[in-house]
Order: sequence, then structure tokens, then C-alpha cells
Amino acid sequence: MAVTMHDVAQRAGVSIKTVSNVVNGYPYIRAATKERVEAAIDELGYRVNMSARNLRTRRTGLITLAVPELSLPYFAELADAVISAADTAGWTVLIEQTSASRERETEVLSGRRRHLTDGLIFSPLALGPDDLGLFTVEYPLVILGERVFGAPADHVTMNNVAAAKAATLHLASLGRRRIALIGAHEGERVGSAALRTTGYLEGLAEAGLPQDPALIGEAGLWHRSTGAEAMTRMLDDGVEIDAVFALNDALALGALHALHAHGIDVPGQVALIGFDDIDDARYSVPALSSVDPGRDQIAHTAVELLLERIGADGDPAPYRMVVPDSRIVGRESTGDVAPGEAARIVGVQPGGTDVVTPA
Amino acid sequence: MAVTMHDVAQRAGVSIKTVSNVVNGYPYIRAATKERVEAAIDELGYRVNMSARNLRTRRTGLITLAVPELSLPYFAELADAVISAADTAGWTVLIEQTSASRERETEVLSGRRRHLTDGLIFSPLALGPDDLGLFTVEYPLVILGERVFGAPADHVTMNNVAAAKAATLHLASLGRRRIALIGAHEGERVGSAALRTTGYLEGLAEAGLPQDPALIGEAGLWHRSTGAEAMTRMLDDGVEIDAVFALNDALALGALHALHAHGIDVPGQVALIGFDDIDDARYSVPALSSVDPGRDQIAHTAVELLLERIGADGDPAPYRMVVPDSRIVGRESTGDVAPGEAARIVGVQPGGTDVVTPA
DNA sequence: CCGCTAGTGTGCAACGTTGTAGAACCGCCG
DNA sequence: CGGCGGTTCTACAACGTTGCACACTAGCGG
Repeated sequence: MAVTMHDVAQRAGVSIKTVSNVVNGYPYIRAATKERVEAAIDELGYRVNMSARNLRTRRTGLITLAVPELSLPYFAELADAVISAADTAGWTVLIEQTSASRERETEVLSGRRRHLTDGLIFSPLALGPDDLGLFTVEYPLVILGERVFGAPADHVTMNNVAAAKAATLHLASLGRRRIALIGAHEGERVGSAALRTTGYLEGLAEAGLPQDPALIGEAGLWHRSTGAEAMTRMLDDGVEIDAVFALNDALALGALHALHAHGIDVPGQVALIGFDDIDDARYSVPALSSVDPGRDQIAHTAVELLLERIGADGDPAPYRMVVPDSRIVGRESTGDVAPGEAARIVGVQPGGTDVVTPA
Repeated sequence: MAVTMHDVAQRAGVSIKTVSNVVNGYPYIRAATKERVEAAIDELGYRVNMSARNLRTRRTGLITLAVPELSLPYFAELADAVISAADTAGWTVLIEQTSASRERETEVLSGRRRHLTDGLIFSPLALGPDDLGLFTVEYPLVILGERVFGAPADHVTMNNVAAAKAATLHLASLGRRRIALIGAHEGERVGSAALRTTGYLEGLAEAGLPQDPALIGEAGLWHRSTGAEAMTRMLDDGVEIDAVFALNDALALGALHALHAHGIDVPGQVALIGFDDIDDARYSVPALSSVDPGRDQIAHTAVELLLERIGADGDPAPYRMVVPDSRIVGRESTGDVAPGEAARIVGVQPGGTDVVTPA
């Protein structure tokens, strides 16, 4: 049936191990031998059987990326970046969709598919600090996001508070006084919603603006639909606003839709800024200002840390916490550029790397 | 190190083979034995070693989905649907991004990662009918799209010509006479661009409207950016239009952006319809009318056909060609609904299944 | 009480690869 | 010319699982 090393060896008149050596780039092989083997490989169309190799080497060459849903553009773009980064390093990515359900997120950490890959890059959305125990695993793990801190794993996160504060201050600097927030999670103390809300409140304080509960719009899932609903509710309630900070771009695009439906001009009457800087932001009408949290760098760093950890083979190196630089990207929806103009970076929040020795 | 069946067997006081039987649901096992084994598995935290199982069974439980890029929302949503469908059936999906390059698409069909999975769902964008030979492979393959026909593989495609014609006729039925096309590929004879353009021309003919080369806008890659550029070119050239049919939604959103930048009202001055019905379409401003080619059904059917083929184990069953129903989805950008209203289905093009005996 | 079937469990031999250890050869130094 | 270091190649034994064939028991019909 399938061609094996055995067949190649026979054809080339060498031992099976020599074929293996050629395939794996072992240096001490006479050029002539190597050529014979390579010719045999070509003629027979031989391909290494990965299952056998994986069994023998206890490595699969695969890593898992677990995200809530690919339908969410932020995660689709993140997945794209992670796959590309892994590919460059010769690794293959397997994507798990958790739908942000506790059950599926737990599955990912220790379920039946866990063993298929050599490591995990995990962006949890349902599990939180109370589940820290679940994150104490003995395989290489990189955690993304801001729901879980202190786990014995490398961590790549973003500048949530500082960037949200900067976004809020940017709106204030445009002279806006009634700045609404869309996407809050009431009572939540961890996660992006809480952190970005904190940044928003800090921004208001620094700008000397009062807090007003009416300006805070809840939205459980950060989808376009929920953004539109939250915005609609606020408008229907007659809340007076002149700016909106949406906690992600999907919410912002939904909110934009609702504003449009209410006949409100953006940025004329209401300025709008999102968070994530997804591709869409550049092409919405009007083009959406946003916060670029450094997505490519996050993907890149996550893969790099994971592969390093996989290579290190269980040595208890200190865990790292990496935060990329983030940027405030000004476009039409905040009036930073005219229609048709390219975006302007109107602010940068520096990131950094912390080293945490394991507890 | 890792727990193996051997450890479990020892602990449960049974043979290794009995553990295997329990794990695999072999029926002839005494309940008491089964419980003992399961208890041992739980206590030791045993997980099947997939590499070993894969080697032995010559199956991996993985399938590959090859798409151009996950950053393109259509493919992200397709991937989401494929992963979900596969997951329901107990299978895992590995995503390959080809960036629509010939080299990478060829890699996917026979490259080093090919062996990792039991089958392939492939949406080619660079390879075409001249490469038919490459598609003659001896592993289970389902081809998506409309670039390659006649390969010895199952095929899931869409109603391109009929749906494009219906979209064009819909614009005509709104009284539009100068209907532009965005996304044409000049000289191309296969692929979505050619087919949808054919549908467009048929639609014009049936509506009694003249063809006008000035109304046809080229756009190589179907991205938002190229859609915006093509639209801008046409507007800057002073071409008079009252409607636009964009060959996909990304183009349409880009075009919408350009129309907005030129101060043109949609749908007041120009009606706009896209193709794909991606999630974005629902939340753009104004909400974008589109053609729903039956994406979920495509994903579902593709997985179903592939798994059937994998299960059939090389028997030469006739190849099938499946076309889902497609729908014209009317939203604000064609004035079919008012802002804030839900979409209306304004047309359906029935699909079907053809059986093709292998050549 | 023999033979048969259904139920329950086991031992052996792969699956295709790579790590380890070492054999065989070469040239060359002392 | 003995021995040594570098080069080239090979034999063997795993890696952890499952397919196959078979052993044994109990119950039951003839």
C-alpha cells in the first residue's frame, strides 16, 4: 500500500536507518549514497509516516490554538497570524473553537484532544481566576488575554487599562464630554471588560469628566448584534451622548449601525472608537478609529514562547508575561482623518516583558 | 513519564488488551471488569496515545481544510462551520492557509503535511482546470468552489451563474439601469469571477439593458481594499451608475466605503448588492444586501461527503456534485428594508445533487 | 453428556519510525 | 605498524496501541 522507508531502503540498496538519516539531515552520509536515497524517495513518492515518527519521537509537530469562535474577526485574524508564525517555524496549528463555554474550555485543557499536540495557546473567555487550578498543567501552555493571571505558564496579554484610558482621553481631547461606554460586564472584576472599563473611568477622571451610570452600556457577548442592541437601548432611553468608546470593534460596528439607524452623524454628532483594530475597521463607513493592541506581535510572541517551552523539555524556566505596545489608531469616526485618508497613529502605549519565577 | 495502557492494566489487574477493549467500547466485557478499568483510568489520569493508535489503525481522526486566508471573513465563517460540523462527528480539523499561491496549493495536495490527515477539503484559488492532474489523488478529497471540475473527487459548489443573474435582475427590478460590476477578472474563463460575471451579463440581457465595458470594474484579489480601489477608479472616471453588483461582500464593503467617500448615498443614488452574505453584511452602514450561497450547507455537505468517503475505504463510488440552494438577501443597501429592519429573502435559486461516475 | 453458541478475556505480532551502540573503513601520526 | 580520530553505515530494540486468533466458561438443545 503506502511506501515505507523499507521500500526506499531496498531500492537504494541501503539500510532502513540510512534512509532515516538522509530524511533527517544527518550529516555523515556520503554524497553518492545520499543521492541514491533521494532518487529512490522521488521515484517511489515516499512520504514520512508521521504517526510512526510521532510515536517514536514523542512529538507531533502540532500546536493547538484555542479561541472562542473564528467567526469573530479578531480571532480569525489572530488565528491567521498564529498559523503563519507557526508555519514559518515548521509547525502546524490545530484550532479549537470553545464557543466561550466553560465545558469546552475545560475540554481544551485536558480533554481527549489534548494529547494530539505538543502545546497549547489558549485564549479563555469563560474560565477565570477561580479556575486557576485547571491551568496548572504539565504541558507547554501560553495563555492569552486577561482572565487568568498567575498560572504556571507563559502569558501574552495587552495593555488594556492604559490603552482604554488613552482612547477615552483621545475622545475627551476632541472636546467630547458625554462619553458612553459599550460592552461593560456588570460586576465582573477580571477580563477585558473590567480592565477596559477601568481604563475608561481613569480616563474620565483624568479629563475631569463625571462618571454617569447611564453612559455605561452592558453587552454580554461582544458581537456586532449586541453592540447594536446596547447602543439602541441607550439611544431609545434618550441618554445624551457625544462620543462612544466600544470595548471592541465588533461592538463598535454594531453601535455604528445603530447610530446610523437613528440618523445620528458620526463623527459630527457622536465620535466613535473601538478596540482591536480588526481589518473591518479600515473599511467601515465611516472608517472606524480603534485601539491596535498589537495583534501580530501577540501571535508572534505566543508562538515563540510556546516553541521555546516545547524545546526546553520540562526545565522549570521562569514564566514570562509579555505585553506588546498598543496604539490609538485615528480614522474618520473620531474625525482624525477625512474620508479617504489613511489612518493616523495618535498615541502609543509602551508594552514590556516581565519575568515571573514559578511559585 | 506518561501513563500507558500497561499501567492501567496492571492497576486494574487485567490484560493490556482488555484496557484497549474498554477504551474502544468493545461490548463483551463484564460490567465489573469495565468499572475496574475505568476506575484505574480515572485514578491514573490515563489518555490514549494518539500517535500509537494512529500508527496502528492507519487513521488520524483529522481532516484538513485548505483555504486562502482566515482573514477573509467568508473563509473564516466557512472554517467555523466546517470545524463545527466535523466536531459533531467526532473529527478534528487542521487548517491550511494557501494565500492563494500556486506553490502552497500544490503543497496542500501532496506536500509534507498531507499525510497528517485522513482527507482534505480544498478550496483552490490559484490552481485551475489546467492542473486537473494534481487533483487526481488517492486519498479522500472534496473540492469546493468552481475552479476545477471533472476531478475524481466529490465537489461542493454554488449556484454562481443563476444567483448572480438573480442579483442583477433584482437591481433591475428596482428600476436601476446603469448597473456596475465590481471584481471582474478580465480574460478569466473559470472560477467565481467568470461565472458570476456571466450571470450578470445574462441578467442584463434578460432585463433588456445594454452591456457597457465601462461598467465593469476589475479587482484581482477580492478584498475590501481592492473593492474600494475599483469603485474609486470608476467614480473618478466619471462613469455614471445607479447600482453596483460586487462579486463578493468584501468588495461590496470596500465599494460602499468608496461611495461614502465620494458623498454618494446608498441606496438613494446607488443601490448595492454583494455576494457571500458574510456576517458583516448585516451590520454595515447601510446594511448590505447580498447573495447567500448556502455556506452552512456547503460546510456541512463537504464534511459529510468527506467522512463518507473516508469510511468507504477506497471503493470507487460515483463522485457527487452538490449545489446548495442560494438566496437573494435584501437589506438596506438595495432599499429592500428600512434601517433597523431585518433582512428579507427576495429570491431563491434551487440547488441539487448530480452523480458523476468516475471517468 | 456431547457439541455449539454467546460471552469474556488474553497473547502475540505487527504498524513505521528513530535512538543507541557499535562495526567497518580510512588516513595519518608517532 | 599500532593505534586513534573521524567518517560512513548498520542492527536492534523500542515507542504504545490494536487486529487477529484463540482459550476458557457457562448455558442449552439434542
